[in-house]
Amino acid sequence: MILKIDFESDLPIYIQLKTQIIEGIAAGVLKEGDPLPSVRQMASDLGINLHTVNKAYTFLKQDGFITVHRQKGVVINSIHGRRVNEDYLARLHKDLSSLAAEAYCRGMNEEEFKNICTELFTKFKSQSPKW
Amino acid sequence: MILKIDFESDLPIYIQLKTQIIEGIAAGVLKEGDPLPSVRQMASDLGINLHTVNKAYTFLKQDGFITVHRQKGVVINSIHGRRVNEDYLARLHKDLSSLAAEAYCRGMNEEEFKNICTELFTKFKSQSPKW
Amino acid sequence: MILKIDFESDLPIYIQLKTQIIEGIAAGVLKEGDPLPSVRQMASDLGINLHTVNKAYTFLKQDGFITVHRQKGVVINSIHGRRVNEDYLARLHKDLSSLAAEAYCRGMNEEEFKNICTELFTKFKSQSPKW
Amino acid sequence: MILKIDFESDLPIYIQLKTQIIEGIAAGVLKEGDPLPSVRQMASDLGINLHTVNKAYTFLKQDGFITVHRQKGVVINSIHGRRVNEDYLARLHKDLSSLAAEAYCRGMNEEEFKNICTELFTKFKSQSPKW
DNA sequence: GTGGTCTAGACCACG
DNA sequence: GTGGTCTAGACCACC
Repeated sequence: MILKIDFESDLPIYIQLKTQIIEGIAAGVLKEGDPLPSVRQMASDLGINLHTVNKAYTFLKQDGFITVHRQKGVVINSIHGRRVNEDYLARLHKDLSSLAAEAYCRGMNEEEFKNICTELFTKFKSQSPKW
Repeated sequence: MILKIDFESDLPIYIQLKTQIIEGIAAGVLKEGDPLPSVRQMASDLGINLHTVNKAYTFLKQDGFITVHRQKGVVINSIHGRRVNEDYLARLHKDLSSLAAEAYCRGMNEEEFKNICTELFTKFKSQSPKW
Repeated sequence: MILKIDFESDLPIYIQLKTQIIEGIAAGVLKEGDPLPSVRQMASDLGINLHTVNKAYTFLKQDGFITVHRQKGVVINSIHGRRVNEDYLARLHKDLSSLAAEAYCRGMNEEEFKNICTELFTKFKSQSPKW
Repeated sequence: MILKIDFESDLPIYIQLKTQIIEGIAAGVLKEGDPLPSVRQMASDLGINLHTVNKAYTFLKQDGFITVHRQKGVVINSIHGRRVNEDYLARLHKDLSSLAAEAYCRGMNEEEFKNICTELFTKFKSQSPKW
């Protein structure tokens, strides 16, 4: 999987990493059991510091997306490690609410907004169809 | 309109302000032409720094949500000031994509996700129905 | 509150910090709303790096013992932020089980073990009696 | 006795080994004089490194739980090899104190805590009742 | 060679 | 001045 860091972005690098890996999992590019490069490897690949990669991995581990296996290294978790819980739902609602508010304020149609949402979601679904 | 600052949130205060004002507009609590308190007033009301309020207003002005009149003070713009443009669409897609990816990874159903999205959007629509 | 780092210990410094702060809360030395020194301050007080302090604070924040208030700085949480949940209970059982096993293996009496446990617990209770 | 390694645990494998063997002794599954597999054997059984098993055995030997005979191999010691001494008591107090502190901070009742402690201890007692 | 820990020093966003 | 982020370089425990 190819990761791309935008050094100009206002988002911290470790957040970009985390997001892209989650999108990779959603898109089926990364599947259960797939290995991720070691922190050192990925850091040198991307030209960033190993601590930055480590931070991204730590968050992913915490949220159940990956686990650090003492022999296999860093591997993608099965979906069972990362269920929808209350905290997540609250966060999702808050984030979506502000996006919806701005879209509505800018005059976006209900249909348009719904279409964008479902389009993005189904894109992932069609790419990794088997869960 | 009542604004509530969460001083323990990880979001900067000025972002919270900006978001809540946009949500206020979307919910119809703030309508075209409505005045907003002056920077000083709002800062003292909320017990925060002048600069912080100023920063929020600056962003809102940039995005066309408000106008700062020397005499009338700060007022809400009409919708025409803030159309959907390319930059905004790109940003929206990126933000929604990462939210959709995480939702999908956590096993959320397509229906569920769509429902949350439309529910949040229609909530605004029903509250400020006339555009 | 006085913190003491054992640089010879096999426990990481940030764990020692975290543990001592929790014990401070349990002992009533640190109460709800009490401020903790800034990372820089505590780091220089203890002669350690600010990142190490930061790590301890991050864990404490995660577990609901403290929150970072944008104006008041770092403050001790009310008890409501840190309830007993399933994950914690599982961890507690595992830790206690191995301690109990070793105590039993070394020939410790059931009474002795129980007494040590309750004695330590009631020590905290008597020191911060009001919850 | 069946040992189970969790390769994704944050505890080192040799600690897991050591702990499980002690718990095995406490539970009466391993009794005085019982043999333990050789380093090589156990390593290949569990699919782990020789050094790792060796390290676990070394610690167990140090603490008097096992003896390594050149001919009889590794055997479980009698209880007399591993008495409660001052060092151990100090360690136990420290470990239990931090567990008790966190339990108390999370609002756990004195009764609850005592019950968990005694329950875990008596579990071992009932399984290997005769010392 | 791996991740975990610690240090040192730097810049920036925030308030 | 605060915490957040990033870098660089180092040592150690683990396997």
